[in-house]
Amino acid sequence: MSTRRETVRQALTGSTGFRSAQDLYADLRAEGSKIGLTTVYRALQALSETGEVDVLRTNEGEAVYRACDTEQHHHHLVCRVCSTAVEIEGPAVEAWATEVGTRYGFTGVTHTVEVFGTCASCASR
Amino acid sequence: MSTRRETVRQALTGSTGFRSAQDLYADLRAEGSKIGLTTVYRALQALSETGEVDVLRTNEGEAVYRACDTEQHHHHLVCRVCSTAVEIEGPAVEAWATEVGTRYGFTGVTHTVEVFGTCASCASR
DNA sequence: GGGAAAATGAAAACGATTGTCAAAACGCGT
DNA sequence: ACGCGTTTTGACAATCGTTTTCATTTTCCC
Repeated sequence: MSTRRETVRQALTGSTGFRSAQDLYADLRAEGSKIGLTTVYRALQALSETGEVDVLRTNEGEAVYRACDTEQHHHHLVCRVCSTAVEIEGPAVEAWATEVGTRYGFTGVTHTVEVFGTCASCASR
Repeated sequence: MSTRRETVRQALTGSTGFRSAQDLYADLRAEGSKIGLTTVYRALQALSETGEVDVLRTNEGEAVYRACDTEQHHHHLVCRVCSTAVEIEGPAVEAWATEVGTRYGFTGVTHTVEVFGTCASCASR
């Protein structure tokens, strides 16, 4: 829709890992854009609602976003140094989650999985 | 050590699911305690550092705590209505996480897994 | 071009959490 | 019980990410 939302999407797509709203705002301002922080937040919220970007929370409670290759259900392997993320799948995990949920009588079972580590290039430094 | 910390621990242990710092503060004040909010935060921070309680973030970014039966690595099956939590294990998930991590050259691989659903008693209402 | 509707951004509001600092509680040797 | 140094506590202010407000600007459609 809007130009601004597209700007934010591209800023995200051009980045390697998860970025916070504040990060993206700083990036865009640094490259000369006159975008406002509010608009960045709104764009990210809209993009996450349509499933175009993934959201997760850091341990500090900050929301971080990433434009994903696929809109299908998947998880991330994230480098805890440079925050580069690899999209991964885990059929075994999917099955396990629903199985353990129903075993305890839970319905509408969903799950979140995040895998963290230090990527090869960061480890070699 | 301190009496206050013990008070907070017991408040947590006496609860069924995950509670936020603010929840616990409200609970304690409601039952007549003169504890301060700052102290509740400090107690929870100390308890989480020793591994006596588990911490996770809600999608809204609020930190929630739970006194767990075991201090070993485990995950939770949480009711999204009443937030009651069941401690679960998933050897398959543990193996999968480290396997996928090392496959991509990541070291020091850790992971977070949370399973959500609606528990039987909440679903029947 | 004109006007309603949507988008924008600066600033204020908000809510969770943390920092500050003086008062209160505690430990402990006497 | 009595100081006295140390730790803990809690009211309050400060911080930080995020959301809301609202007036202005832009977009869209006729």
